[in-house]
Amino acid sequence: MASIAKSTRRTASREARRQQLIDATIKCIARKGMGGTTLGDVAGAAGLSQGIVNLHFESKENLLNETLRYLADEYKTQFDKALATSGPHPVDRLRALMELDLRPSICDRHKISVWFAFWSEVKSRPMYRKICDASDRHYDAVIESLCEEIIAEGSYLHITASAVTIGLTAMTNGLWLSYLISPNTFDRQDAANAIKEYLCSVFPKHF
Amino acid sequence: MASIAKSTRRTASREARRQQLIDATIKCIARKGMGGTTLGDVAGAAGLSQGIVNLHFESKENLLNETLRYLADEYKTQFDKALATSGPHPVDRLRALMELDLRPSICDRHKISVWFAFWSEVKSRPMYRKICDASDRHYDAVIESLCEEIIAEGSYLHITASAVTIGLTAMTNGLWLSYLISPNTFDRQDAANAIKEYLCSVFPKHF
DNA sequence: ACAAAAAATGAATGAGTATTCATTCATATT
DNA sequence: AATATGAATGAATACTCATTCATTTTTTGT
Repeated sequence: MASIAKSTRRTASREARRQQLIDATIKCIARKGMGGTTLGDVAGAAGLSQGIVNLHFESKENLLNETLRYLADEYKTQFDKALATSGPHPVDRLRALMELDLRPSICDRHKISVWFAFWSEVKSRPMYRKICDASDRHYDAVIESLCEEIIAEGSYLHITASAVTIGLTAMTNGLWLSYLISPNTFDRQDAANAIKEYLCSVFPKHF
Repeated sequence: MASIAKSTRRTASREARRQQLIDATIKCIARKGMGGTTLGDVAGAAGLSQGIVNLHFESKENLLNETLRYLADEYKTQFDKALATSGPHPVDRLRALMELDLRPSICDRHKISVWFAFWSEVKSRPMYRKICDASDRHYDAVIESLCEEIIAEGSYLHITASAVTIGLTAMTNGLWLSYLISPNTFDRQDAANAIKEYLCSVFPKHF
């Protein structure tokens, strides 16, 4: 994208244009909502002409699918990187994943509003679920196995890895929602603290 | 559908129609998404004619606002009732509120998808936030004050009422989301258990 | 029973939108 | 320089949808 902006080229490679249009789509959905976003808006936001989206994506439906796929890939990349750069202990890894979800580059109101726009239509557009499904299962499996290790190491009773996984995942998604709905009262530090107190209470020997 | 009082037929009739159309709107948004819902769909789902929505609501925007207001009122009624019928102790009251959010009549996938449809557009339609704002603040205040009482009674350390409130609220909303996105893997009992283990860990002397 | 008022209808309107495509234009190749 | 390639344009098309309103149906008051 940056390379396009710099260049004086009036034509770009197919992949570069597709990415430029996906970026524009995200911007438009964040600004005007999913229903309010027209292909004209997207083309305009990309600084290109009316018919450009159909040229590169064939249909609006396809553009939206590819946009969600992009968001999902982007998150997956960050998820893998967070794990790769964290310490080796399950506690480090879990902490890194929790930190990830509140990092400004991920927990950004524009992007969150786009995620929720897609999620809100999951019921009427099953393709959206298909696009996220595999990676969502993966995230759950990773978190659950980290919790299992921590539970074993701490010999925790009254706690199950699956319940903590469900709870933690729900909590981070719910914190995103509260940021989306109440940006003025939401505070990143408070959110981090809510997660920390949860982990402290559930795994007192570790957090 | 609803019985109409004879003496005030005109206004009562108007109210009944408006409610019928709001019900139809909820059905349509759940089935086709917010963007895919047309006034023709709504009228059809209500078994009425094309122009009926504009007759009773003047505009689509107005219909959507009123639909959200109805959902918010409905939830508030249930919230107040849950508190009113619960035991007097803060633990009973908190338990009742958590149970409320997973009760099938509230935690219903159709209704949840409508909530998320509105939430996803909060950023582009500030009116949606305005409609929910006051009651949301109220729920938070109630939960926080219950947590404060429990914390005081149990002399809990390392725990703050505000963090638990943020965490609990986020968790219940996040559980709704997981039901919306993954209805097949979501299990109401597992969700209840995630909340229970959270409360057990945070308030071990009480739950 | 009758006239006036209210409610409801559904065809017509017009604004808006996704999609198409003939044409223009930038760049690479010869 | 001449030509070929395919990216990009933007006007035209076909269609959808919110909104309006003349007309019909139902209800109300006398």
